[in-house]
Amino acid sequence: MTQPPESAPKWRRRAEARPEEILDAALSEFTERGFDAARMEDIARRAGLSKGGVYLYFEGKEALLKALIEAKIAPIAHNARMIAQAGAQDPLGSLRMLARMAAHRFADPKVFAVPRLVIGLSARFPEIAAHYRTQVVEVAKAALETLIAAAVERGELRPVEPRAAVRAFIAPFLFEAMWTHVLHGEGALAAPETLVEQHFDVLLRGLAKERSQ
Amino acid sequence: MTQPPESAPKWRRRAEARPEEILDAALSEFTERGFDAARMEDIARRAGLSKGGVYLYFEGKEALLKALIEAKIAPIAHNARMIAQAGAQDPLGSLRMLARMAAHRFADPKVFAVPRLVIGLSARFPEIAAHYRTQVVEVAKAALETLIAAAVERGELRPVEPRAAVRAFIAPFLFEAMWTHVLHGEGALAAPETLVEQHFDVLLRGLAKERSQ
DNA sequence: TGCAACTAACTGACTGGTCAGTTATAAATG
DNA sequence: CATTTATAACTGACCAGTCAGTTAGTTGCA
Repeated sequence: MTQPPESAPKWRRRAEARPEEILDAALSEFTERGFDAARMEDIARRAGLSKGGVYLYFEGKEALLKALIEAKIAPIAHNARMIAQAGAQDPLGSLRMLARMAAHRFADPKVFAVPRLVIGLSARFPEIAAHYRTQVVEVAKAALETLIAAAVERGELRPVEPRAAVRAFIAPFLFEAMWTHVLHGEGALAAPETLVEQHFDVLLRGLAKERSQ
Repeated sequence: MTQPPESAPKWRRRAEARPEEILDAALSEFTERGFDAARMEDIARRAGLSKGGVYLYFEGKEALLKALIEAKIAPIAHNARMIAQAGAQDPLGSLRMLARMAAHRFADPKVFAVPRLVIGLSARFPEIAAHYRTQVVEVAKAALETLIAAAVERGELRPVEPRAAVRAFIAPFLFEAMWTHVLHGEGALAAPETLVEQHFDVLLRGLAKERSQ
């Protein structure tokens, strides 16, 4: 009977903004529900369009996840690479900066959700795992290996196997993230910065040249 | 036309053996497919009975996972606690032994599959995550903290925050397992034992009293 | 500048299939 | 023959992906 007073359009064409919005919505739903339990309908509604609309921009659910890695996480790794390149003159300082960044990023549930999804899905979708590895992990790993090699070169660290050193460097951040986001462990003993400093303290002593500090 | 020559029974009562067999089958299916994609029908057939039969022993899919933690993983953590209790006289030696055990266990895909499932499902089933935490993580954590505290007490380590030390201790094993099982990283640089020794080398220097070793 | 013709963006009902869990029934067991 | 253990057929709900049709916005033309 009563018509809409002002001709309020049912929807608007927003072709440029859509992909980003859909990815944001997908990340939220995946974070809250996990990949399988997330419904395309909910992702669509959250992004402000209908289910069919999502398929105009993405092939399907799996493609959504792949795009998510590309758009939300890969840039972080690339950023780390930039810092490593710029910091060749002060490798230990750069490592400390990267450590702070890593702690900060991993603390964000939306960021940590992605590796978490990959961990759960790698058996079923090896392609996703491979994508994550090449686009994110290998990039970050290379950046760290560069810095560690530079530190060894300059005599600031004893000659360690870079791979082992990289593992020792990042593992605690992964672990802390698991503890917080997965197990909801009782409040981290210390603020994130303190964690970084504690970790660095142990690590540098372990890797330092004899009696260096 | 032809009847079974020997009256071969269609099935046998095997009430005692069933639960274990079902859990084995469930673990295999969960490992290969993940929790959601694993089908109850497949788990049942793999265990050698029909789908309905599984429901005589377990409430449902989620209960299967919970029982899996109890039966397959919790004993490992309890074993670690025993070792820690027995090794109070030689804390660093016990830690080294536990490190070897941890590396060995995490290398087994069937074992690592469980934390992996928990990681993926903790958002949807907080109860499962809590269960894993109390039955597995807290137990192992307490064991390690005991040993580290003992080592500090005896002056074999400098006075470190036990929590930070525990994190530094286990994190690399978790990381290595991710690298291997999730990302299929190119062959670990070294054999597992070498990994343990490398890790220990860095860690002990980092935690040692000044100029101890 | 007003309107017709057109296109890209979008909707929502529908389909085909899947699968967790239930139940009626039957076989083994003691 | 009563009870336990098991099966197989069934149900009901759910959901990814499709598609015929609709609408917002655009362009060409008078």
